[in-house]
Amino acid sequence: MKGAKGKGAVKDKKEALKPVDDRRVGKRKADDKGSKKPTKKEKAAQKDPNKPKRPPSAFFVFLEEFRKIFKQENPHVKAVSAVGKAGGEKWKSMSNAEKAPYEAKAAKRKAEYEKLMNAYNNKQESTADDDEDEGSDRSKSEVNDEDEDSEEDDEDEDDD
DNA sequence: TATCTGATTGTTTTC
DNA sequence: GAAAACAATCAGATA
Repeated sequence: MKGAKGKGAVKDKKEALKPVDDRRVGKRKADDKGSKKPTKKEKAAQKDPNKPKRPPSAFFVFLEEFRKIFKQENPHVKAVSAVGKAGGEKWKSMSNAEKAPYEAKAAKRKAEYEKLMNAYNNKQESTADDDEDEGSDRSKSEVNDEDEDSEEDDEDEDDD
């Protein structure tokens, strides 16, 4: 009954633009064997392992905490799909003020990501220009910059 | 044994 | 500008 709920029913923007089922099904499922699209593995091989991962959105930041709570309340539920679904519903029920701290965290992660991407791009140019640059300590130092941003950031909760 | 799937939303990237 | 890809998570399914 996967098609019965969720996927198509929930989206606000994108699902209106395109079939959500196609997004998922057409994306990963089709890619695996029979399709011409590269598999995850192939993609992983193609992409640079040094490339910084995309920052989590506010929803994903929220989901990290929500998973812990969900596990405590539902220790027998192991399916990630259940967590995702429950998290999505809760996210939609939350007010902007409740989402604010997660969005703030996401913004920080995004800022870090941009710095990492800058360092990464610089290294790429360097490598392309001079492929035998094994030093590349520079990027490391930039990466270390993220250290200055403490993970325990004060979440200023704006109560409305 | 190793890899993929599912389910969610938001952001980034690509075309 | 629109569509696709990808970010985390992990038990279960499949080859």
